[in-house]
Amino acid sequence: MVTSVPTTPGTGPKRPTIRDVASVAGVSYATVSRVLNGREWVSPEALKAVQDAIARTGYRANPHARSLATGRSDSVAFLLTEPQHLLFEDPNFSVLLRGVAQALSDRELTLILMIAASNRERRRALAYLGGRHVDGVLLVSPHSGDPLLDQLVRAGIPIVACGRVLGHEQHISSVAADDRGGARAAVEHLIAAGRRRIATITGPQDTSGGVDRLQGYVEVLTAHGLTVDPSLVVHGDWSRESGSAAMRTLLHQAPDLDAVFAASDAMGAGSLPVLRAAGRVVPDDVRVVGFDDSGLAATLDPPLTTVRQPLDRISEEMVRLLLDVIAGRTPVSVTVPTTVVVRGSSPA
Amino acid sequence: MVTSVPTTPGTGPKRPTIRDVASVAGVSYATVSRVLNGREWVSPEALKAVQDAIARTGYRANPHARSLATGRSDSVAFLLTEPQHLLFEDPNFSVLLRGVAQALSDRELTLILMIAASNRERRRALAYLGGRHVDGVLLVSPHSGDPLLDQLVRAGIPIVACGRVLGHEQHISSVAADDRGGARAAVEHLIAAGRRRIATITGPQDTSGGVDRLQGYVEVLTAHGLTVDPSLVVHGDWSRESGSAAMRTLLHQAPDLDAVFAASDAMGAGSLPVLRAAGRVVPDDVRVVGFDDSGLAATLDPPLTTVRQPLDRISEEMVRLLLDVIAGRTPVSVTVPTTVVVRGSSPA
DNA sequence: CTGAAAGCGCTTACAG
DNA sequence: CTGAAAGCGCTTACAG
Repeated sequence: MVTSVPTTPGTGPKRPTIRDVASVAGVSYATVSRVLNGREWVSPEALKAVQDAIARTGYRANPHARSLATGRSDSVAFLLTEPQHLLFEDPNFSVLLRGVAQALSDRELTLILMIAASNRERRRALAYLGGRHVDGVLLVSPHSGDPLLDQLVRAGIPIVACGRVLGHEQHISSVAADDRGGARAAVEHLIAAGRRRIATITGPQDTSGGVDRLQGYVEVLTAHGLTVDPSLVVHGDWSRESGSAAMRTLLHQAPDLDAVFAASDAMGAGSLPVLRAAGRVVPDDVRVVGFDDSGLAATLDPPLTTVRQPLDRISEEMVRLLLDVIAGRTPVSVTVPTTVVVRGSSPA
Repeated sequence: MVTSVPTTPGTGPKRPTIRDVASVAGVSYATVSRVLNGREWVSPEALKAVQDAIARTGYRANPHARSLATGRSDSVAFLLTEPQHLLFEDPNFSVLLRGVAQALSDRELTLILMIAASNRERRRALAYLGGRHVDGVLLVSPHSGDPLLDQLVRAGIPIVACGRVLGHEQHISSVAADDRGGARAAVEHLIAAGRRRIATITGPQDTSGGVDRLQGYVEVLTAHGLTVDPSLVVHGDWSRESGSAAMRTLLHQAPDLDAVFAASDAMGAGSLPVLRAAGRVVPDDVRVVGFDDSGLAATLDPPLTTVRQPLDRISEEMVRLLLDVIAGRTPVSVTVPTTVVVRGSSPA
């Protein structure tokens, strides 16, 4: 004897609930819940009856009811605080986003995308995350001193950042490429090619990537007995446009430069047309090396020699770490290795 | 006399609930709920008392409880079914995503990003969306015949697509650029420049954009008394790589071509190096016109003349339409105008 | 204009 | 191994 239940799953206002499943299976709904959650202490017969009933009724758990009861949301926010234009011109973000989406999907977690560029969006992001819509936050390219970070930390929300969060190393777990090592390898590559007037276009100095890549540059020059000429160091903001502007400044204040280490591929891309317009041939007159290798570098003319960061590893580690933090483990920093990828802008 | 409540919002396991607010305000919790939802029939005094109590307690509504009670999730999925590589090389997707994120944020709706590229992801997407986690789905670049579409339609999930869904025009609302008109304008531009052997690299013929842009091309040639030479028509899949492959084919089967209309900027971008390698100068020997103008076109060498589709309008309309569909209104198709943007690859 | 009560659909100790 | 019961934190008619 079987209770009749709605047969068209997903259609109409009446979806089967755990009670419908229980009555079809002839067990209590507590037992259904146990089966649903893969808990112990369910007899084989009950298991089978419930599984059949689930299939017959087309039952699907109501996620909101579950979240209300458990206090978990099984979702994670991907919080992007960079100005929006970077999302488009720098494949880094897309690749990271794709990797994270995959890693979350593998764990049956939902990815909630939040872009917090405008003040309005930042306010909303804080309210949303503070309201515990999500179990944790993946933070992309955080800038130290950003008030939003303090607020999130103070609200006790589990966070993992891509790149160390300067000033919050103790509170926020992070995953980063070996920025210093990668920068060192890049500059060593230029030195090995005989270049001595090596300029650098840095990233923002309130990000660990910006700071560490500059430090790698400084270390190698120093190690080779070269002085670090301030006129060879210009700051950018990761963007292509800032790379162009920086290149113009460099050509002006250090016209004898023979190589450029750009702390991002986008900035390297921005430098190329400026060099060409100035009549400098890449790589003959000026070698250019970038950083990232997320997809842009290979499409440039000439293709850009760069430092590859393993974004797939980084996104996977970020998700793994976030689950640790949510589980209550203490913050840690993970560093993943980089490799130099040699292309036309600075051949072997 | 005021009940003591936890004072550190977001910290610790105990967050204030609607009951805490009610007791602080000295009203029933039904009244608090009314205030929260901006409903009528709340006295000014009660309103003020509740607002104060909310501020004092640091109360934030539990979204899951609300969703359970209302049946709404106040979230929308952005479902990407294209192979992943397009997400990175074609700024179209990023720009659309950004616009949608903005439009949803303005309405206090949450954006859930789902990438359904692999079979595993597609299964999970269906289960997730069928489980009514979200109120509706924004579908990007749907291909007709995709079984996932049928399943979503059959599950009765509110959907709005970017581009008409061939075969589902009656069931799925959509927003599209004026693909046919844009293509016509592009080809007219080439004709006006005196070109007569105009090739086209089409988009996939199971997408409305692919079909309509080809039709615009055909219409203009026909209108000018030109025969549509099959050797001038090659199909691509929107990607840069497919543009390169198509260009190679075209140069082989129609070496006398003097212009190319690529149905996407990415495919146009793919054609440029192939033309250069073949010794054809753009635009002198071969003019090239793309479609999209989402950011890639302007960075190419030479910068690509293209048909601009207003992605900001499109994303805004998609969200507006989806809310209509969720509210029960019948599906409609919206078309937004395009404009030709003239650049170096086919100057005025 | 306001409150008491039922209900949304689950999970989780707690007894058996 | 299983069931009855309480509870998660809201919203929404329904009476007043």
